[in-house]
Amino acid sequence: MTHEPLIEHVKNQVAARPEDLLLFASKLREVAVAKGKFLLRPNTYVKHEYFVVEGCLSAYYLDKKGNKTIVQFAIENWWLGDFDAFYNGVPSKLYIEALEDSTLLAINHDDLQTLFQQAPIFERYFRLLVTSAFISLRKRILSSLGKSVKERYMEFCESYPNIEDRVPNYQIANYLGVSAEGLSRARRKMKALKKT
Amino acid sequence: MTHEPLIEHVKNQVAARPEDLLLFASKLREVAVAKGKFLLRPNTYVKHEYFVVEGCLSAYYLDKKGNKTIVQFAIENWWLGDFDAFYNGVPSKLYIEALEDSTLLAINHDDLQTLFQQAPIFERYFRLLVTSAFISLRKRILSSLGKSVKERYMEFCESYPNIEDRVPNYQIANYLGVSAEGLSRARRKMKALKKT
DNA sequence: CAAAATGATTGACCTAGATCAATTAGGTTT
DNA sequence: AAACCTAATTGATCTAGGTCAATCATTTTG
Repeated sequence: MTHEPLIEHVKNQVAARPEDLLLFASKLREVAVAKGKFLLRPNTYVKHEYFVVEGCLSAYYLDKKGNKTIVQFAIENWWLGDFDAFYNGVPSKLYIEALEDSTLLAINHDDLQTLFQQAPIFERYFRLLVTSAFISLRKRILSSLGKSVKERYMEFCESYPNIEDRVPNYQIANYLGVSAEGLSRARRKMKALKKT
Repeated sequence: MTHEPLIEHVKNQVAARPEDLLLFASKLREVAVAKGKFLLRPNTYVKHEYFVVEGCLSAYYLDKKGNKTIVQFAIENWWLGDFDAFYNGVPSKLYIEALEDSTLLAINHDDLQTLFQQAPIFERYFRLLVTSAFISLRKRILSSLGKSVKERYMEFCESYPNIEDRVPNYQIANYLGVSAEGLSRARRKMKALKKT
């Protein structure tokens, strides 16, 4: 059953009773997105948050000038979605695109609210989830300010060893806020150092 | 009573019953920090999170080379603290320094866990809190990557109109990841434009 | 296998913003 | 008002990394 990895994930975070887990599972819906297809586009009202069972996706913004900025990659066992749109009921500004054929589990906004009433332990689960996402983002802010491309790339590889070789370099460059050429040069310098 | 603004803040976010609020209030402790003094220093175990009743503070990291990076300013009605250290029980790496004489309310880690048991509505309150903090951080990431100093400064002034004139420019520059000189030049260009 | 995409690397050049070093402008203190 | 501090501004360089254009490398497709 596709729900397994998510149920495991919940169990690792909080002490949920079997009936809570069953209730949760009953509200999940499976979604498949083929490589290159979109899970989410701007100017839609976002009714779901998603958990990645299998695959790899990226979330990004496009500004008026067409500049793309990737804000997140997601692979197995990551949640993704447009939190802002989902929780604040504003239209989405985000693109979410599958970089590989992907399988996700979706939970509907209203179902989630009901779940919070019926099984408050999930209030805790999502609080913990967002807290650790917040902590990671703070680390990312720290490295995006002031650090060199080389340092940022090294930190990225440490933090996301699994993503590094599933996503093309120019996408990682975008995520780091560097040009593809810039990242390429940084990597060359790193290799040169290692050989010494 | 100093608790008022925080109780108001809670009421604005969640439907807490009067007894929940009393319980919460009973766990708060008032803390005063004079201008220039520290609320938190690195290598301490963090037992509290703080709500600003009055004043202004900054939170920053110092790396090995002594480079300072301000990750947050906080004024009235903001929470601050070292989430990472508080929730994960690791030693703090953060400095929190008062930029003005400040009054805060502190909640102890264990008391908070008890509160979550006794009044799960606070699980929700803190979930909502962290979620909106996460959303703001994501916006900040977006502007720290790729945007020019001028744009970043304008966004900062829009987002934090109240902080802009309580904090010296060189601190804002640091927060934005620019040198004080760089910010000064950006501001000059902005003024030049306005006059046209 | 040839042809066509797609991604990565390199070179030549160019700008935004850093750094260093004065200078100026407001506030405080005496 | 003189003397002091702290913050902000300005000028003169310097450099990391951007941009543009071309060349390789490696997959994918017919």
